[in-house]
Amino acid sequence: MRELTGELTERQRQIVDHAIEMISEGGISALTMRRLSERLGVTEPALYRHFENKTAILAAMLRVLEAETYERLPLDGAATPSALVAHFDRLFALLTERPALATVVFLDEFASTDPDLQGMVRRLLAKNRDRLAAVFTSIQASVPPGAPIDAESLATLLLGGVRLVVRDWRLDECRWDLADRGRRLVTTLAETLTGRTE
Amino acid sequence: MRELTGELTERQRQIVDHAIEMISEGGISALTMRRLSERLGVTEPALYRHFENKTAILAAMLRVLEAETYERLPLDGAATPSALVAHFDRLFALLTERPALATVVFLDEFASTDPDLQGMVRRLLAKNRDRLAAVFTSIQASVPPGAPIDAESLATLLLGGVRLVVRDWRLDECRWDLADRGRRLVTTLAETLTGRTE
Amino acid sequence: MRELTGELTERQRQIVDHAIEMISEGGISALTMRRLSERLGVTEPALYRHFENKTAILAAMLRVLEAETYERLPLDGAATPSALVAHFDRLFALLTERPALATVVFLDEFASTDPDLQGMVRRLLAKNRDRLAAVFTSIQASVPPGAPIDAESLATLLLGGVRLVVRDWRLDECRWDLADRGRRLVTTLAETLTGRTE
Amino acid sequence: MRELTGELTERQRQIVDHAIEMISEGGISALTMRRLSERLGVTEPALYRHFENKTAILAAMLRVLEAETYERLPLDGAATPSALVAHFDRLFALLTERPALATVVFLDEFASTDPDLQGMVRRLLAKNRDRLAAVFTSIQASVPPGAPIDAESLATLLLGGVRLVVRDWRLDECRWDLADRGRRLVTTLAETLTGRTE
DNA sequence: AATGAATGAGACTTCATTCAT
DNA sequence: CATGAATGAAGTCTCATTCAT
Repeated sequence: MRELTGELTERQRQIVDHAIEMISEGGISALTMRRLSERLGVTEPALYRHFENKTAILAAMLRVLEAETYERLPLDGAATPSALVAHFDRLFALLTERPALATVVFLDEFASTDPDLQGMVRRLLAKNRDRLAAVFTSIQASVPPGAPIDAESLATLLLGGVRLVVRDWRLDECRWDLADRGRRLVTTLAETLTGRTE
Repeated sequence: MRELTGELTERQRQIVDHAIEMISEGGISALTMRRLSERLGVTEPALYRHFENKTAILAAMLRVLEAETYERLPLDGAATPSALVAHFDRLFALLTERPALATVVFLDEFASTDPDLQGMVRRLLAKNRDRLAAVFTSIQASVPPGAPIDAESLATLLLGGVRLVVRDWRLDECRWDLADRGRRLVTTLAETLTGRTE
Repeated sequence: MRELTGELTERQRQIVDHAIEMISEGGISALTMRRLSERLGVTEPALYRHFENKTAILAAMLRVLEAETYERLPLDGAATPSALVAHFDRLFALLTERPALATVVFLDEFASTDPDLQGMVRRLLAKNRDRLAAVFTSIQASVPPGAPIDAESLATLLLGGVRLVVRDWRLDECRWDLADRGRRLVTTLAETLTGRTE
Repeated sequence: MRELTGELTERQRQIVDHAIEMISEGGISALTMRRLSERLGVTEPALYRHFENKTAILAAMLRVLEAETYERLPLDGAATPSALVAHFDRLFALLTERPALATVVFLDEFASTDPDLQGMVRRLLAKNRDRLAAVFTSIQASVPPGAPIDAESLATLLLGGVRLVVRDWRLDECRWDLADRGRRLVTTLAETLTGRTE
């Protein structure tokens, strides 16, 4: 149970991966220790060899999702509208390729169950929004005049919009093109922004 | 059990109200038949005299929430940016006054359990977004020139943003002023829109 | 609740009739006070106006079934093989016409639930078998020589065979001709008997 | 839960044995998961470690009863009246020795609850009757003249008669000699048959 | 590293019945 | 004569977790 150090053993990683998939398929209520163990081809007590309890699995999952998604999708240099669009293009491409990762967009929805996780999730979500807000701030900084627009609100709008689009896409069982619909959303915000600040 | 006609008996209404509150306090998993009955001061079987099963309670709840919220907050005449802002001002005021209604903003989060409810929720959510999209369309129609902006995307951004703000407010136990933060969000979108189309 | 005198009120008779039908459709487990009341278009407590409890309904049912069936099908004069065949022809015709009455053939199967009914059912079944045994005795009496055959066993064989045939017919949802298959059964016994005693 | 392979674990076998006994004592309604678990000295959930659900227990029970009874009582060589009598002698002896097995004679009575079991039971009952009918056919084949008698009807009569006798014996709490009364029944049929075909 | 067996708590639901009105 | 509201007991089943091996 080397999990405490931040690194996961191979087996732990398998467990977390299956957990992500199960949640992505049937929501948080689909993740039970029984079904998880069945999926791994072991019995339930075996899971407790690798994680202290179910909460620990979810916590590890949060870390993995954050790393997977946000390290692969650094937001750092996206200081122009087009860079922003490109960034979300990469996100939608990633989700299309591996839909289970969409869970990362809805982390908050399953935090309510376990109070221990609530803090983790909230911090994570706040971090994401702040990062995005910082991008909006720097976008505006590079554009000369005009009254400054609330960067936090912009970030909230974009993040919220993305969530809704991804949710619909999943409710429709990923049958339509997320990349297309997603890009329309992001450019819509980017354009209104550009129009305003131009 | 006159619930079928669309009208609820007094007792049914009590049950639904308590259910809304319980969900708003602890999420969908906090709503169990046992706890609900305890809250009402009766035993579990008593609930089954008023509703066929738990799903029927949730279904009635959906209808009540929709009626309560959207009949009190008609979106019809909001064909100008300022009318739109005023509309959401009323929403935030309503939620501040009766936080349990915030559940209405997150209906989708608890639909996953029961397939029968999924359809209901999805139709409801789609309806809301379409209504809002129609408003954006007519706002733009009344403003002469400029390339048309995707009304659906605007609706998604706004709805998504509102969800995120309300969620944060609830996670922070309603300690800050929702009306203020919410208005900032809505005006941010309205302004960028105005700037663009001006 | 005049039921004690042996006579049923009109309402009591309605209740009993519906009970018979429900049992005939779904077995004893299909007869619940709730469903029975729904079928009658009243609420459950209303049933308790007419019968003391569920057992009383079943007891009344036993009496009705016995009267209905065995008064309509007197076994008295069936002292010849052909009269016996004719008697069972009438039984099969009756069941074909009103399948719900088939319950009478399986009275014992639901007696196990309520100890109060066990005695009733057993006496009733014994009576039927004894009547039939008497018939066999008189048939043999009218036929001159040969070692006497155990009339009780003959009655048991015939009654048991009839039960099995009727049961199969009902399991097959009354899709085939009970009268035909039933007559084959009865004549088979009658013939072997005739052959023996001839 | 190796039950799928047809073999039962030791614990599964214990569960099934207790289930048989409980049904034999109080009918199908006496078999509840709670009482079954109490009988085994464990809690209810423990049962679900060994069988998927209650139906699975009943299904296993059917298989065990069939194997127990019919493998110990092969009907194959009973092609003469006396062999037939001997066969049923062995059945009655078996039931006397282990009355709980009498349940096997009434399998159909508890199948009504679960549709999944209905098929199993019907097939099983049909098989038994067909086997017995085949015996009657071969008995008659070995006896020269006379119009052929309907073997299926004979099988039905015998099976039905046996059921009735065993039922009475159990209702009388096994107080009288089943072997004696049973043999009288079987020989009665065998004799009439012999008489006829002689 | 994993299993077999079990558990306490609790989920939803149904049953026959009662009581005040 | 009937209803509306409720109840205690019981039903099947699932959950996360533990313990000895």
